[in-house]
Amino acid sequence: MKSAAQYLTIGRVAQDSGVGVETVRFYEREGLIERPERPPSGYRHYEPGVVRRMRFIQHAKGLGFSLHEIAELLSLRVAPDGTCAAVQARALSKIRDIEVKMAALRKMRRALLRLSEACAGPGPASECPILEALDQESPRARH
Amino acid sequence: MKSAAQYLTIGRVAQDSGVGVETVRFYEREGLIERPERPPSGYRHYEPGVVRRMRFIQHAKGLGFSLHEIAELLSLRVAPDGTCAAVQARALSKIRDIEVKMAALRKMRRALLRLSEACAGPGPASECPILEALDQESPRARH
DNA sequence: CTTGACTCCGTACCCCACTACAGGGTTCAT
DNA sequence: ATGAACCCTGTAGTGGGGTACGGAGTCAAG
Repeated sequence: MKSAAQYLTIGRVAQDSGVGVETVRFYEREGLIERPERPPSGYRHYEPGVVRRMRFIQHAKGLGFSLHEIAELLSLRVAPDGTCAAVQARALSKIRDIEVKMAALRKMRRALLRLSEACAGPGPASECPILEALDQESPRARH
Repeated sequence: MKSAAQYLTIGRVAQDSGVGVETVRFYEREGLIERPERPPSGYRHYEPGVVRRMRFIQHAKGLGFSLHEIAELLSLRVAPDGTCAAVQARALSKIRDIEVKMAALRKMRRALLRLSEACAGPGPASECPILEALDQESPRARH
């Protein structure tokens, strides 16, 4: 079935998304992508949009979101009616998470910059400045 | 042994770092913290600095670094002798990693902001702006 | 010197996110 | 109509990062 077709096979989806076939099935089981049409042959017939979704998942994973969180992110879109405020609240909460992460990463980056400068300088003694980054009262923060 | 002492027991370290005792031992096995002094009793005697290190590890984990990457971060310090250029190179490489992470987070944040604005609007949540963000050629990024 | 909290080590188990079979069925170019 | 290349289901195994025993030794307050 190499010939032109409206649908994509699972192999094609996997290839275009840069993952393995098994991963596509896995994401289906986990509810991250919809279960596609299934003709009598049993083969999955995907529409092209799923590749986008797959790529989004890969990308979000790279940002440290768990599959569970990604599912949440993806479900934000499906606000049928009414729950708009709730959807917005979840989005804002994710935004807060992201901002906290970015702030911490900035600190770590600064620490590394200082370290590399110390290196360039006459730097005698060893103290490790990266511990100081991110140093604050116990990160009792949940999760 | 509630009385004042120079050293910390593993239980104390765990408590002060917000993790379980087993986790402290686990990090020791993994080389993330030094193996502490061991008097004949076999009990681990920690100096207070380890708590800081433990907290750093927790924090870095929250930023999406793997334990292996964290070990690398922790090993970066101005070397007493020589190897300065190597340390600096590694620091700069970590800085690059961090900047990539931050850029991705910025994108995600923008997408979420757009979503939340769309949500705030009068209409239905309409099309999904989240999928549009981060939509680009396959994130073949290593790691 | 007992008692309860703490520690030791080793092994086993857990969740997550895949990844790899095994043993079949389907498609399609030749 | 055959064979390579694909797909199916189901189960099992992997690696990362812990978490939970079990059975025994240690510490210090009463």
